[in-house]
Amino acid sequence: MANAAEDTTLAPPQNAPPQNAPPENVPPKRWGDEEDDPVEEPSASSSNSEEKVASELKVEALTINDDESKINKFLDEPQDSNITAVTDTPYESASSFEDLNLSPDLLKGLYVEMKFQKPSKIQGISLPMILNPPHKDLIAQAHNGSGKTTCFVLGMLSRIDPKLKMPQALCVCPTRELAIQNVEVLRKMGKYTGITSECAVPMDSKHYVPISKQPPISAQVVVGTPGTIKKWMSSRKLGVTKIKILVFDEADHMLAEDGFKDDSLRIKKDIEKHSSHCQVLLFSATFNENVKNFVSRIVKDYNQLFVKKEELSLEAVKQYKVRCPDEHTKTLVIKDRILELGEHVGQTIIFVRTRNSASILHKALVDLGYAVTTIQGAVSAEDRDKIVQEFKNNLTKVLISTDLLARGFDQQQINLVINYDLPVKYETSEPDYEVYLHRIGRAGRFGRKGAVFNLLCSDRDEMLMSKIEHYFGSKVAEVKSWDSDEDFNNALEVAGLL
DNA sequence: AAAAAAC
Repeated sequence: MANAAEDTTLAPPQNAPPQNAPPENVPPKRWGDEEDDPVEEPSASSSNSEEKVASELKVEALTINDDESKINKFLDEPQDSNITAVTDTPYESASSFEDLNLSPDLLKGLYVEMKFQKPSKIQGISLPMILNPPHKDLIAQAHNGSGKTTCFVLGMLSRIDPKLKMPQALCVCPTRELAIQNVEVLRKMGKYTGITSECAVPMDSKHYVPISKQPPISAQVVVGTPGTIKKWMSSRKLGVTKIKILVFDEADHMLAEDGFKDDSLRIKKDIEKHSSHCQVLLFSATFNENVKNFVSRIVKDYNQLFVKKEELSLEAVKQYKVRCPDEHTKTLVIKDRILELGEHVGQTIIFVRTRNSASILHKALVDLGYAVTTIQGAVSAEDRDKIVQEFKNNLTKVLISTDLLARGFDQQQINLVINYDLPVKYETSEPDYEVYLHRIGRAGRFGRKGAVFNLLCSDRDEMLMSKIEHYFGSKVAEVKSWDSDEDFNNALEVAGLL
């Protein structure tokens, strides 16, 4: 498998300045970001067109020479990101995927299917830690949209024994949508490896088959949500004896007291009871002090990558606050200012705090003649899948969501995020800083430009906003008048979207 | 209150 001992240095925080000015709007894909295909034919089911692109690109992609990738080494980092490594094992940061001793089939998937050229910063640092013996556990924090998914997907794919037709890797995610998205990335990246995968989320009613009537899972990788994974494990359909890598995506939430802590620990303990050595990977953009403290106690001998909270905000995403006289005005601002101007910009996601306000806002915008779709946890599985697919295919432009989609949702065409409500922690008056950061991270994937509009209409909102600014040390500019097209136009121009 | 939930 991977290199045993590497006689090299610990990966230092790299502060290499970009050698070129950042490109205007959409940076060319030079390093391993996730799916980057602009949707050309919204109606086409993507598989056919992808086949074509893949074969066209095959020759070029596979002949990228080493020298060229070294020349490009410092280009196009989405920001001068400071990731600090804590480890007592020497690792060398990978500057090309060739450095990682991946199988040819996996490299082909990276270049041909994913169209990656070189690892992003988090990938370069974390992958040697994940892939090389002694396969230590890892707590990895990195910016939103910096390519964390690729880290753990590649980790799972490269540690599978292809001859063993049993579950060997398990990835636990907080939502159905994230599990589906992750398994799609895994299948695309692993297309040439023959590795099999299963998505463990509740079946929609159309495909429902009782678990007792289903055969045991033979897929080598399982990606899913806690409830279904637990169900499969307890009904003995998901064997865990051969699992050697366990991933928690959005790990801070998966292990938070008010998140999925109990489910996650249960899954982890069951695996560790029955499997000899299982590597645990915890990935998220956020780990607050509380949860960092807790997670560092549940992993064993581990490596750690982290980012200071003051350096976590995405520089390419401009944040604004808009003072509105009342709740009703918020709807008008969304309709008359943001959506009118944003129409030519890309896709928009509007976050609301409750399912109920999602429905109310949905109805208000539809009544005003806007085509919007809404997703929240009370929507049926089928409809959720359909709504997400339509949005990912760019058939819908404006999506209203609860915090269901706050984390991980990867859609590169989103460049406007609207906080209809600011996120607040349950049973306290404190802002939910982590959710705020994840929400705004839905824009600005891989260094792309974006704008966030926070709609405020009370002293409480003002207080929440200023606490958020203070916490992240990031300035939130003011849009002077909610009533002024010029002000909004200007805001989008400053954000680089017009 | 949001998230998962074949209970």
